[in-house]
Amino acid sequence: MRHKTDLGALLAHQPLFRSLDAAQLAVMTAAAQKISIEKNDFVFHRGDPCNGLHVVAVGHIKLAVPAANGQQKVIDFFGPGDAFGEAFMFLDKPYMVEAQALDDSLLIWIDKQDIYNAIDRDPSFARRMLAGLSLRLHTLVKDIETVNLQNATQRVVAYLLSQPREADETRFPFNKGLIASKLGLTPETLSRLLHQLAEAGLIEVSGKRVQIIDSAALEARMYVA
Amino acid sequence: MRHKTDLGALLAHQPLFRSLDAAQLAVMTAAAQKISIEKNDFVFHRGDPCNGLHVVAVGHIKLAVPAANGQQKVIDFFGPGDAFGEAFMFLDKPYMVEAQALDDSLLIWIDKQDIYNAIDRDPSFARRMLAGLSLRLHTLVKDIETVNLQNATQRVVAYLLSQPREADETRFPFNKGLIASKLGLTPETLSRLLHQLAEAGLIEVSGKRVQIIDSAALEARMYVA
DNA sequence: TGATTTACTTGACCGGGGTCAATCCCACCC
DNA sequence: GGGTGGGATTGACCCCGGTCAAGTAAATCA
Repeated sequence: MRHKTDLGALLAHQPLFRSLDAAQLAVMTAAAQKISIEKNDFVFHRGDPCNGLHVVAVGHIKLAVPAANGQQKVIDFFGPGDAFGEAFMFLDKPYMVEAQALDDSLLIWIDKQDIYNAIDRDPSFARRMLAGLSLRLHTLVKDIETVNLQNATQRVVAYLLSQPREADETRFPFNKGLIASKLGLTPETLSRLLHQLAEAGLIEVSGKRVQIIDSAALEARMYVA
Repeated sequence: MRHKTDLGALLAHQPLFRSLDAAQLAVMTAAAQKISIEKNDFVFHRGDPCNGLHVVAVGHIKLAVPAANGQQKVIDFFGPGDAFGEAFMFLDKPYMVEAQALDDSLLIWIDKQDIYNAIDRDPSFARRMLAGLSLRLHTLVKDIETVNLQNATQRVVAYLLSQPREADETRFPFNKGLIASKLGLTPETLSRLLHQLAEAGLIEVSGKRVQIIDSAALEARMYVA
């Protein structure tokens, strides 16, 4: 389904496209497509060819590497304003990850050629893409560091402290199984560690809600072997 | 030390700069610096500010995340023609990794501003940078997949089979400890697994030299739990 | 609302790979 | 040639976190 009318407005609100002038935005709008996708549906699968990139307008998308027995390793989550799949586009390689909607979502899809045109016309658009890829790279390096150099407790604590919180309260944005996979853990282990932190009086968990009781002691747990 | 004369020739041979025209190349050459660095010396440390990028002309560089007790996690190795550190440059963040020479090496350093100028003038240069970052990202995702979804044996076998070989012979390009770290293993475990593969008659190891005896059986090991 | 699936938790068990320490091997050097 | 020091190997041991299975809570749907 395509609604050219509000597509332009949608695009203009995405960080990636904020630098484009009116003419460029019009071109991009003409080329872009709205994709609405239902919760749990796939945007693409591993092995699919990649002819463009996606931007999340509404909802949340999970990027993951599928494994043998229905397993998976979550690479990252994407929300409104985030672009994903660019790296595969620039490499002209098929996707090696799969993208699945975690909520009913609205995506914007843009053809590779249109991206290249925007790069050619607007260097600041190129810079924005470079910054976006660099940020993604930075995140992955941090993830690799985390998985290799920190034990399970440290990873869980680091995750809790990295989440946005108000009045010392945080929420798991998605199912705990997904968070566990992102942290390189099994759901069982995550559950046990949360329980253990709760018993130590550092947090209180109920459902997706987490109360941070003693953030100083929590941080201390990140630095003990 | 700076030798403007051959710097231009050096630059012109790097994949990154092949698209530049003579004028741009001249500008870049004027701005670039040769850095010679001895084996085991550091190009930069974690936390250093990043004002440009490095290209390897001669030698080999190791990127790694330093850890507490002198430990480290090797992120990747870079050889002639490879650029490294770009991501931190585009993010305006200090390095979160350290770079160390594995051989006596010759690097080319280019200031951030000059890179931005080249991007502004030459969209195909921008594309090249984007492709470079995308490739790096792709590599990291594969590494994350490997560490999370494959056991130690599978990782070692995958590494052996991924290395260039002639007449079924491969070599470890660096100390085994570094390879082990890259694979997310301890040197002890790598040693044991190599021994084990050798006992099974799949390979023969002597020093850095590895003879692949039965590549079919090796590949089979990648797919068993 | 109750029924059925899906998510989460808890327990018992186990094994892959890490740790620590001793030894070996070889490259390098006088 | 023998010494020396760092990398590599090997052995003994153990623990973290995974696996399997059962039970419980929570979400979804008719």
